[in-house]
Amino acid sequence: MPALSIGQVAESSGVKVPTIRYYERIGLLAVPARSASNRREYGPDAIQRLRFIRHARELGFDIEAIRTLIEMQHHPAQSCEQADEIASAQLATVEDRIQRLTALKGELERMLTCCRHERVRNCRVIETLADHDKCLHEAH
Amino acid sequence: MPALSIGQVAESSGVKVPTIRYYERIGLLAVPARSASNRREYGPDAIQRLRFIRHARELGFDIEAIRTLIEMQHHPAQSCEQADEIASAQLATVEDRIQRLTALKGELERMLTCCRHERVRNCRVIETLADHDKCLHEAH
DNA sequence: CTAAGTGCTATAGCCGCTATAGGAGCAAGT
DNA sequence: ACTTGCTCCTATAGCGGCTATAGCACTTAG
Repeated sequence: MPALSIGQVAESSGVKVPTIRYYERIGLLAVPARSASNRREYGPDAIQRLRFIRHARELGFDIEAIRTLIEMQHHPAQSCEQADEIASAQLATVEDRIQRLTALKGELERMLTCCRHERVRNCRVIETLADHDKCLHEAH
Repeated sequence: MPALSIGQVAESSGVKVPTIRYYERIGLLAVPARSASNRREYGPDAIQRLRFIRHARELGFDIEAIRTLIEMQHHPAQSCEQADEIASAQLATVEDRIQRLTALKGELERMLTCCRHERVRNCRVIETLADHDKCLHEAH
């Protein structure tokens, strides 16, 4: 079974080459073996690991959370309570962001629909930005 | 009318002191006069300007967009088309983010409800992260 | 044998702040 | 007058999570 180059691993995992090196530097990815000419040589498990990381990143988990999740993967017999906690916290964060963004969306829409598209002088967009009291939602 | 200190301006605008200095450095806020002892002295308009910036930041506009919006405020007779464009672009960005986050929310919820809260070995959270194919939504 | 491609390291930059260090000045209490 | 504590000043570094650049070594295809 031939060793995989960083380029091949990048290709199959969907993680870019410099990002892989970055993950190695911050200790998220195991330091691989090196060839005679000092190139990184990966086994196929590196691809799995990177896919795991990529998927977690796509779901918005930060590096520290991913570090913990990977650590847990190494202890399959342990309770997965902590994984649940991490995922729940992430869910709460996502829900909070959605709520905030939805409020912003409303305000942006109102700004835009109220604007009569004339002059800056009486542009509703500019007015609303200048005067927070013009917002209906006091959320922010 | 006495000049306002950076602390007073920060207080009334809701923008922190170091942030005000930062905005000055990047040319977003006009350079104020200085007292004999080299302290910044603001007029009341600085508070309005900072409130504008703060509100725009809260709505997710980036610094460059705000720079343009402020520039427009200085030309009240111009058409406000550009302000509309900036706000529309921001609305599109926000809508896109909401959509993505909603997809993530769904996946996180599925991860959590499928987990039987036992061992890491068969933890649905970990499994899902490891294998993207377990996602129903292929959005990401 | 050459040229393109891939790999390597080290370092700087991105955004929008925030924190830290090290100093000067001002206001109020003793 | 003195001290204490607050605000102010500058300059610089750090945050997260990469991404870009420079300058070199090596490999592979034609």
